[in-house]
Amino acid sequence: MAQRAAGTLLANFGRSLAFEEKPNLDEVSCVTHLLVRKLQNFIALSEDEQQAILSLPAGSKRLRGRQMIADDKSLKGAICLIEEGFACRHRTLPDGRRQILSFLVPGDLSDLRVFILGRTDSAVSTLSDVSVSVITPEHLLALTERYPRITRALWWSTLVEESITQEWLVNIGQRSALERMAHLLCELYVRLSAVAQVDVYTFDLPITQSELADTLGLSSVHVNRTLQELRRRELIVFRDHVMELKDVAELKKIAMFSPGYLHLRSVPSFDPAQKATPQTGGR
Amino acid sequence: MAQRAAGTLLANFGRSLAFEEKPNLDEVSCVTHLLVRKLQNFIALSEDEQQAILSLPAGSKRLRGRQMIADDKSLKGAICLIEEGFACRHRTLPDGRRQILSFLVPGDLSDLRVFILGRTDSAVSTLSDVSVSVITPEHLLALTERYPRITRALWWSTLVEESITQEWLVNIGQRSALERMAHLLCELYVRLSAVAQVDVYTFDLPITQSELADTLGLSSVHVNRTLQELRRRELIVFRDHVMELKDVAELKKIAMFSPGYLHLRSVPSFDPAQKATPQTGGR
DNA sequence: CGACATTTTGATGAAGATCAAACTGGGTGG
DNA sequence: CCACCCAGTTTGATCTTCATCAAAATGTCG
Repeated sequence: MAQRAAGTLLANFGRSLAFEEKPNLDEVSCVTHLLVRKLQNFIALSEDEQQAILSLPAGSKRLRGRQMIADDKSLKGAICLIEEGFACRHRTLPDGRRQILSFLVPGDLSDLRVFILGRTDSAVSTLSDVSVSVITPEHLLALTERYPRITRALWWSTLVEESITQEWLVNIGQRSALERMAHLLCELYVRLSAVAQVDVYTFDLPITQSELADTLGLSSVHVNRTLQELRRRELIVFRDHVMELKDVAELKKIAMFSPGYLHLRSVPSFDPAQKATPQTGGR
Repeated sequence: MAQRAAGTLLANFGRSLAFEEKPNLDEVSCVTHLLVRKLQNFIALSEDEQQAILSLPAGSKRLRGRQMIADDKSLKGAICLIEEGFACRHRTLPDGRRQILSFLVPGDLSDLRVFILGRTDSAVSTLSDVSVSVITPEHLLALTERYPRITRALWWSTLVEESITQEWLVNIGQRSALERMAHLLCELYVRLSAVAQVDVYTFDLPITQSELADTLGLSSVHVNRTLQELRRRELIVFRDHVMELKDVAELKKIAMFSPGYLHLRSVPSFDPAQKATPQTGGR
């Protein structure tokens, strides 16, 4: 099968490439190297393909917190690559109940769906202040038409998103409030580690308890009590929108968390003794 | 944008094509015309492209109910197109709790995900007796490499699946038991109508109440009581695995159902007065 | 300081889970 | 044909988790 072969290829030379180009691109205009890094989780991109992504014309833009991304006219139909901060996808019922469907963290794309589906079926909003790289659909279209392997890699990334959505369905459908919260924290720990946003089990979590409630299908009051229970058990410290996991192994156990569904090539440590993440860079 | 242009094209000639080829293919070996019909929801496929799909070598196969599809060695790595019957995708927690993530009904593909992701992150099982067309990954790969527009259409179909998963997340996260059940029934009504599996608001629903429970994140006892409540209100008749919707408009209202997330080109009637579905064919 | 959002606490109620047992009906084998 | 079994459905009783309502506490920002 095709993707098996690709996996073998990657083991040989993909990883080193990804590391080489990072330093000299970290400071340039756009952050599409985040996208390259992410897609390399799936398939080893050739120099050529990497260069094509890296040289996408992508203007940077800053957005304030609590703002619908689609509302911004300069972003009409554009695809945003999150550079910094948190955003989310969500749907709202006519009577106002709201469900957050996914979090978008640095490196995530905020809306291949419009690109392919032709219309949107869920809103995207910022949670914190966010900076994004803006990619026009035209450029993306050109890219996918020229490079089928990139198309496949982007397709892959949407399927990973679906896998995460499915795990959220398991989470809300089957787990108790405490388990749900623990599971979400484990997921964020792993995903943010993969993009170097975690420092010693600590990461920014710039969202309110009532947004957590809309994420987990709970009331905000119950979210509050669940967080207190986690604090009481000395599993987390959460203050000023900074989350520290004090016992990530226990959280994992409570949540019955297993990171396969995230489809990441490497997963950070869940060993509570070892007080450093294997990823490079801090927050 | 690309998909807008495609939409316009389709309005002109896509529909008629889809109807013409059905009769003469209904009885031949494979049912890939179901796949053509489905993909035409997104993009008008050329004669050439349609023919390429229709002539996929796809052996038919029958499976009994309650059986993991992946377990069948003859299906190792294969992609199954459901021809008849119900299947589902599901995940199970270590302690046995199970969540059904999606239903696969005639016309659905049972696992583009393995094809792209390279491994599976959820199991696929039959619910009823099922017959499938078996497509090998090699043939599918060849098809996508040759026809980029088909690749795009398949990508589209996986995004529609994700849209449905997201709506289920809203369903379980925000709606009450009665609303959840009503919503699921509305969804099945629309999806099954699109593949001519509904006759006057009546369709087969070959699953047990405890499977409904695993779908909706409820206990089976509560599913039973919820169904009784729907019967008491004279909204449904459900016996011997046949579901009849007696007042589809009221169900829609209770569920706050709006079918946009299904991304179907045409949606059956929700008018309770009109006692015939606009779709051709019966069950 | 006062307005406002967010977090926290307490009290009460309801939705739904759990447990247990009875009922139904189809299938099997004697 | 009947007895039995088994899976699924139904019913009742009880218990838990979580929602809801309301108000106080905390913190932030202009």
